[in-house]
Amino acid sequence: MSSNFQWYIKKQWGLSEEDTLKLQNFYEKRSLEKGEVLLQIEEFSNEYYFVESGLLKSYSYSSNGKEHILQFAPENWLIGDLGSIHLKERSSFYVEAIEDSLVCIFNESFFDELSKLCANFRERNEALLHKHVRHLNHRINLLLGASAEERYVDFLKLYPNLSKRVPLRLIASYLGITPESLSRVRKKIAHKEF
Amino acid sequence: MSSNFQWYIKKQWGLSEEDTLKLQNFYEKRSLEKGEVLLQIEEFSNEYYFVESGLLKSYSYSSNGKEHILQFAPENWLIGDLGSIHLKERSSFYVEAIEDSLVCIFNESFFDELSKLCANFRERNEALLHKHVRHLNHRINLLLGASAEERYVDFLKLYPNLSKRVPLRLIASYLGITPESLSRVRKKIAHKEF
DNA sequence: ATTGTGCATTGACCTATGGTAAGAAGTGAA
DNA sequence: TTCACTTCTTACCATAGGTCAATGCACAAT
Repeated sequence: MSSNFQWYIKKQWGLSEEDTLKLQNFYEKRSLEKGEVLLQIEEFSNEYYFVESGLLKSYSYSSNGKEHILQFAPENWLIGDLGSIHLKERSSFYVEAIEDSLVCIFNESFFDELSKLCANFRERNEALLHKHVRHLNHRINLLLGASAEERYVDFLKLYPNLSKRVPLRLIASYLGITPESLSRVRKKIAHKEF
Repeated sequence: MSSNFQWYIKKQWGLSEEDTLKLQNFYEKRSLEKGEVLLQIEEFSNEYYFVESGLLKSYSYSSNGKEHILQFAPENWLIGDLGSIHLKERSSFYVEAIEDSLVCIFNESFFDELSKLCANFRERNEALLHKHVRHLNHRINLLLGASAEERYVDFLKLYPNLSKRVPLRLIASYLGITPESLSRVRKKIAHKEF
């Protein structure tokens, strides 16, 4: 039986069926209940997560105690504080399950093994990082200038289907507005779309 | 005569005096006048810049035509679209001189050479990227929840001295507010600080 | 000196979004 | 079923920040 993760490894890193199977010893699966916290902020951790099924979020709190969501991770997404792994620093955010989920957990030894099996691991890995930086820059641009409505539309593009699965207040927290405002935005948009 | 860049290379990459000199053939210096554009958006470029003296900015425009500043780069800072270099894509922002400046320009061949001279080039390079991602996440957090005043105070920490050199409207564009609002924030802060 | 240009400040007003509170609708447990 | 709980919506008012316009200031060009 083949998992999403195995499919992802093959596709993303161009591994053979055989090599993909070799990696099985370097990660473990874990099922999570809704609300379970995988990664605490300020924690020394070297784990990284692939979402087999379910939905996770990464978030932190600002000085006034409000939760800010950095990222959602539905099926087939990766999530975790890679920076803390490589920089040997404390993690800079939480990771928590929004739904009952199944995740694959792995750490540096997985990457080490992968780099042996994948000839151009470094390049691909670096490219992924650069793409992530691009995405963050895009988000910063939106936060600098776009209205709540524009940001919501952008969210819908980035995470299709998620608008139905995720509680409104979490989307609002991702957009940097209140749930009430988001509710108004949705009302306004309802006339345009569909 | 030793340049800031040579000092930076030695310190950042732990090279010997000799190796540092070898790299001289892999970058060139260029002087810029205020307002000169080093990198156009949507351009295929593989250049990266180190600021010897002066001040640069990277920026793009949002849908409503407003300029958004992604980063300032005073002396001894690096700037450029690394992502576009590695991903072979068009650049996602402009780079322009705010003051008359002197920059060191280099490209992949410089990195190639550096990776030969620096044993743990990959690790250090990756660590730099991760630090950058952390910084971007921090900025996103501020934009999600902090007031204009809080963001301005954060700006002052990140870029000490810059508040005197940079036109107010550019700082405002970095913070995502109008020059008028920033002026009011500064007025308010003036009572507290100093 | 005069004019012009760009920038910072200020004030008056406006708008998007926040804050609060209340109710409606859905969900799950006993 | 009822109760408790959460989510979403709506209404009303408050506020941070935006918009526009006027002023003043510094500096460059003539």
